[in-house]
Amino acid sequence: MKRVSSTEAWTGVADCRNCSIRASVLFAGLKEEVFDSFHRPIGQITYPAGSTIYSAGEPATALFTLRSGLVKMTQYLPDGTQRIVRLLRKTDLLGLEAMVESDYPHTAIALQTTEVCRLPVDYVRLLSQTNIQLFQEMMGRWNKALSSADRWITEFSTGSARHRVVRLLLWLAGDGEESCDLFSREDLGAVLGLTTETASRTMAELKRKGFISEPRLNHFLCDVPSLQRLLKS
Amino acid sequence: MKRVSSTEAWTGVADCRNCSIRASVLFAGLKEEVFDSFHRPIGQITYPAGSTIYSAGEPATALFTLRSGLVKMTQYLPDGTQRIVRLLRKTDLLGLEAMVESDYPHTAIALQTTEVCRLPVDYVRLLSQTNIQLFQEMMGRWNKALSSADRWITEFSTGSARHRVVRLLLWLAGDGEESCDLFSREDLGAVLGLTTETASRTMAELKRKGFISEPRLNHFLCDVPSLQRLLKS
DNA sequence: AAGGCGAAATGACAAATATCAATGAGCCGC
DNA sequence: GCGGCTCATTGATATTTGTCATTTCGCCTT
Repeated sequence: MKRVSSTEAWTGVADCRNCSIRASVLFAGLKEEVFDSFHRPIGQITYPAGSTIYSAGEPATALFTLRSGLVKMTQYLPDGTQRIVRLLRKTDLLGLEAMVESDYPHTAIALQTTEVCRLPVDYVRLLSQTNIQLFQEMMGRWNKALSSADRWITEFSTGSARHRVVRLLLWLAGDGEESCDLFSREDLGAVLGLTTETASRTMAELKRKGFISEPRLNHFLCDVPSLQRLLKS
Repeated sequence: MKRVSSTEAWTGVADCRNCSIRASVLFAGLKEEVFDSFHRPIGQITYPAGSTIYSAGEPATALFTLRSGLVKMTQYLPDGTQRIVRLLRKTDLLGLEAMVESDYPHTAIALQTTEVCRLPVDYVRLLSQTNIQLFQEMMGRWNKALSSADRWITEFSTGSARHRVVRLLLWLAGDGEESCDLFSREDLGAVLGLTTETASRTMAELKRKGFISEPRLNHFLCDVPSLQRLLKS
């Protein structure tokens, strides 16, 4: 058993047969026999908040299915500016680029305690050579990644600071949900293309006006209807 | 011969065998026999500047390979705001989403006279069922689309107005090139998340300071090294 | 050549955001 | 419990960008 870094915890070989998110993962369409026929080199790993799953420029050796938690994908400009280009959650697939490129283009860092299944890229390639449905599933994943990137552009990089923050809160809260866990103001700014101070001010203003409350640290309750109304003004 | 709209011009059935950009298109990896074995329903179409190739929400029936020209992909927010999320050029593939979704998620409009090859999605699906290398090629395309979306976020939606404009100019100019054709200030703003006026002012300022010149309308010459230096300050 | 049209450029001003600096709150180790 | 951290918040101010109105320019029509 090999430990790649001192922060992560290898939790063992994944039991895909009894996977609780089986219906949502990359292999959802495959018959059990198909991927049982190989020795499955799929490991479960738990990353504590703040730990790096992989860094930009590293050899891309694996894809990851997120079982729980929250991951930020950061991209750097030549001049050092950085921007968070995506946030990934439960059932999202991390590191798809490994299928095509030799190095990871982003840095992936866990913002909360995050559990993943690690799928070695060679293994996925092998499976995909004989299983057309896996390709279908994978194209769906590429498409999902692309539309979330587009969403990033239109929702989180367009309009006033307040609109951007509100859109992100609603995205984090998800459908019908009113609560969401948030992260540092610095990351909030990096997601929205704003400075830390502006992000902080805007959050504070929303709190003062009663649109959100913070019953415990970094955990927020959102008045969803009011926030949605804010977007229209 | 069916004409879908009054603006576009059907130029005939494509002669893929002698395609001048054959090495760069989706079918690059396929043997001629393979895709000659079907009747090839690939048409060439020329769109004049300003014409719509497809609109968001329309049934996604085809993919398009760009042979020449420039296409903007626009996305709309519920509140009516619009944002250009990508610009496509020669050899780029348009409407990949048709492989996975039933409707186009974007509106695609030609900014210059644009020649395309139209690939019916059913045909591409059919080919892809038997040709693994087509899948490889297609994953490469998804990946390319995704990294240009990421680039949109980090380069064109981050930093000051001047930095954004300069990054776009350098992107349009391409490697080593010094000249580029540009479009309206309104579209420039929609690409960069700026108002038309700010886009105009910034361009005017760059002209006054000698970083760019406009020998003929909408055609610019860029002082590439100076522009690159601007990005660092 | 004159007039009309639309896009670009510019000006004046308001609003939003960045920047720099200071303060305050929570957390940790001692 | 007491410094000594880090990070959120806030304040004061400078800069940038948006907004609205006006002018200029190029092009097209007549």
